[in-house]
Amino acid sequence: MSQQPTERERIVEAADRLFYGRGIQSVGMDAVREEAGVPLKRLYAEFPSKDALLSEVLNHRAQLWSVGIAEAAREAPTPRDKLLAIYDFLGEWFRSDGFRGCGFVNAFGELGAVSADVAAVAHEQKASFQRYVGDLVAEMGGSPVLASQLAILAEGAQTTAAIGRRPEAAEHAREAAEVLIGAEFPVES
Amino acid sequence: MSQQPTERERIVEAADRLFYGRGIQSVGMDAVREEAGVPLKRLYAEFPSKDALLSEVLNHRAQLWSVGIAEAAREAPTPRDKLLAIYDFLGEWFRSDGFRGCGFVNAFGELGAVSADVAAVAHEQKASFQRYVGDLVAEMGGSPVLASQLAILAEGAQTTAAIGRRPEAAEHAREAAEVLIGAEFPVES
DNA sequence: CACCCCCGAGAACGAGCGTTCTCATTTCTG
DNA sequence: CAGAAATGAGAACGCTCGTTCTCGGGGGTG
Repeated sequence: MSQQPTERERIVEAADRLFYGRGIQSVGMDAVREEAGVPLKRLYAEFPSKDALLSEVLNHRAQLWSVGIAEAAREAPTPRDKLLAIYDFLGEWFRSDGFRGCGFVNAFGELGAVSADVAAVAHEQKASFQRYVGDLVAEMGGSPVLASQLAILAEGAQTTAAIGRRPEAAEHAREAAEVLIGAEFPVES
Repeated sequence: MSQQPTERERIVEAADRLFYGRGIQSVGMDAVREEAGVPLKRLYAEFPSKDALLSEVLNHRAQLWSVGIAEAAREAPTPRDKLLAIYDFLGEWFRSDGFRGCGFVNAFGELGAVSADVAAVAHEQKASFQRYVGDLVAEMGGSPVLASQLAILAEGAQTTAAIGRRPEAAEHAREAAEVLIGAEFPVES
């Protein structure tokens, strides 16, 4: 595989920056062309339509997310630590430039009702995150409801940080997660 | 005040149904005209532009939300019960027809980066909800962090219910809220 | 060197949409 | 009943945008 990104990847990353940063319908194909630095012709040679490009952009973003979460969990020894690492990861993301909430939530809100594709990709990415949390919680011996609650905290932190401009939501969510985990495993000293 | 809605209100409600249900840019003024059953001319007599209409639609939706939350809290005797009533309210909403997540989150994701107005209205409605929760928590003698956590649970439940199609998120959030409140007020029997 | 194929830049096209205009009809008013 | 003002329905306008087309030049091949 190539170390430097192929042109197709460059296009996807450029489109992702724009779609995430400004919304999807607010970004024209011409802006994508400019950001990617390719002629329109090559853009349409790689992707037959804006919808197809968007689809790949969302899949790329889903990839980024799961890699980021896995990366954050790498040094965590126990399932509990891996779970809490999610919120640390969120805290860094919330404070990064251009943070604007969850891209799937945004795409779903904008196009979920009008594009079955977008709705399906968003649904799948949330389901995948819940499986990740669910597996770790199960490994810990926790209940599915606890898993659902930890996922809800992560989701809520994202919208709170984005719209409320409160990145501390990550730390608040983390503390809440610790309390919920602690409540399910009392006196585990 | 009039019991039956004025024409202006009918327009706002029609636009709200469409904007919430399909997204904002996906809905043309002609669709609003049809849904409201008024001539285009009257529509533009009431609102100078689509932006102005959207602004009023969002304010109307903020009104609905705070009334709904207050209504749900009406019969709750204690601040704690009023807080938990939020999640019961969410549970009913999640199971209602056409539920598609928080309209402010959706509007923010679609237009927040491109319209300062939309971003401001969304920010204000989240801030207002957090004040509501914060006041009740303070009344209970709880900490601001607890308030933030309860709000995060409510936010997360909304996106989980919408995109994940899991209305049980309301009950999971409620149980989590009970645990968090219980942790801050131990042995309060 | 001549020919041909390919590619980049941007014009062009067609559709959709926000907004305004036209005009026939209706509804008040004196 | 006559005239004026307002209204409704929809056409029209101008702009944006997704997508395609044109054309001029550059590089590779016989």
